[in-house]
Amino acid sequence: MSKMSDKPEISNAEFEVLDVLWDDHPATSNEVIARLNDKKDWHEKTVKTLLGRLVKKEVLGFEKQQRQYLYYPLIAKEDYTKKETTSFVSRLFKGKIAPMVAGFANQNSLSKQDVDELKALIKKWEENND
Amino acid sequence: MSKMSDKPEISNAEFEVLDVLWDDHPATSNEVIARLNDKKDWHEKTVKTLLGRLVKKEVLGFEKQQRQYLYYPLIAKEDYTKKETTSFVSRLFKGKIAPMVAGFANQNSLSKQDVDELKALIKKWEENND
DNA sequence: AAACATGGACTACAAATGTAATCAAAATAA
DNA sequence: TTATTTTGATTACATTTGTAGTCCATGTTT
Repeated sequence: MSKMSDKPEISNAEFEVLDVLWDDHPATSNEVIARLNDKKDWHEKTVKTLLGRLVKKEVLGFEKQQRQYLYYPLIAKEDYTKKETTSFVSRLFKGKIAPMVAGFANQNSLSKQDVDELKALIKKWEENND
Repeated sequence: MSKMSDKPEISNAEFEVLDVLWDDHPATSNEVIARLNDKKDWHEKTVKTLLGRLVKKEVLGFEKQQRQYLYYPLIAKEDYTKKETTSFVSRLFKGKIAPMVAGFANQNSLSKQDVDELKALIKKWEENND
């Protein structure tokens, strides 16, 4: 019985790197470093370490292009965020989504667009569950 | 300029301990240990270490009762969850709540109650923003 | 009172994480 | 072609985290 895909733990710093690759990939380490420069103040070496760790964790793959590597994500952002969301909501809100939205709305302010989007979601749900 | 309350980083294990204290407090270490036994399989010493770390991080306070300590949270669960939610949504969903709810609804299934609660939230929002 | 149990304080120690520096091989420049 | 630069691989090192064990003082049992 093979040990099926035990969720790869992605650290905060690693996530930042992965995230820029989700935005656009594949990319060389230098491209990643350049894009991260905007938000993070990390040394080039640091980013490379992170890339290496993500590869070891099988979160990123790469293919050689001459001497450089072209990195790309091995997991979809959609999948990752859905799983993280589920575990987040279950840990902090006993799995109930409404209280989380309530807390969010209380801390931040919802825009009309946010509300419209939520209404659209609900409408869709109701159509499927008549 | 005093360095105002830099968010105390609460680790996963620490969170479990804090969470049982949110449920009911104050409580002695033994009460905490007993309540954790249900969910976690932690050695008594482990829980005590975690309690100590939370005290050092100023997440928990305590008052002596004879030889034991009575621990209690120094931060409200509400506040903690609101901040965590905001940072979670901002990291994974560019600060937009609807996509997060959409992802959640896609991964899990919403109950009628969930939907009703969401509708109630929206109604309230619309009343305040007419 | 002597012995034992108990509770918090302090110590331990490996793995993960943040943050780089060094090394070696390959590409490039002089 | 020799020196220099660049790139990934390997190594480094302090801090945090998970997970306890040991010490010491006080409370409890004979």
